[in-house]
Amino acid sequence: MDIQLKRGFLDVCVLAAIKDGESYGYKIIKDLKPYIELSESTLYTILKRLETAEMLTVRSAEHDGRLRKYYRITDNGLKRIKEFRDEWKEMVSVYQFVIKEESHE
Amino acid sequence: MDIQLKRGFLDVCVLAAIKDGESYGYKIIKDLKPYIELSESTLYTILKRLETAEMLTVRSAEHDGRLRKYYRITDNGLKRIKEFRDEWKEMVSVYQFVIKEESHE
DNA sequence: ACATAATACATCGTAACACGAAGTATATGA
DNA sequence: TCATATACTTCGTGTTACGATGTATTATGT
Repeated sequence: MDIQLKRGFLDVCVLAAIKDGESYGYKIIKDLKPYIELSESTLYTILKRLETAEMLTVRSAEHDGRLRKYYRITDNGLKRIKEFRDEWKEMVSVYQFVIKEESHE
Repeated sequence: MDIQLKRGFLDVCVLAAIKDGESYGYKIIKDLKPYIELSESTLYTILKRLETAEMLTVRSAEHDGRLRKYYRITDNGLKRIKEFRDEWKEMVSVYQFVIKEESHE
């Protein structure tokens, strides 16, 4: 997906990836891969941003001798996902404007 | 619409605004207003970018003593709109992932 | 007559953000 | 032993939307 297009979706995708239970960085990237690809540097930037915005919480834990940071969604995060549903309506309206009278060969 | 979300739509909206015939800056802003809002500084940046990418051509003309620059879409521009239709499919897939199992109260 | 708004385009600086590159460190499998 | 996978971190960079500001003319209202 085009980088500019991604910008509006990445945050909410990361939230969606943890909304059914805790997850951690590496796993989030793999879970999102079929839908949207993002690099580690991108993800950790986003996670930090979402933490600052209090849309998720973090806890550190050791797993097989390696550090893992587990992320859990908050009420703010869930609210963000709900807002996205409204934003989607705007996107649909824009999409219809753009493809209006376009040939569908 | 959220600024991050806009980023993926603005270019293609501007192209859509001129795809049925020539238009000029001030008019494009007004025509797009019901769908997506953008400032003059944003628009002129976009127009310059699309011109560089050869997705539109420009001609200057005087109208009521004022300068006007008329923009016309090119084949590249039309191709861009077609590509957007494919990108939309990806967006739909991402959207469905995000709202999956979401309550629809 | 004068002020304000609308039309029309241009430039500059800034802040947000995705990303590649590079780094640190452990575990596993060939 | 050497590569690969796991796992998180930091830095620098390029793209980009936007507010602020500027220039200039025409139209409108009082």
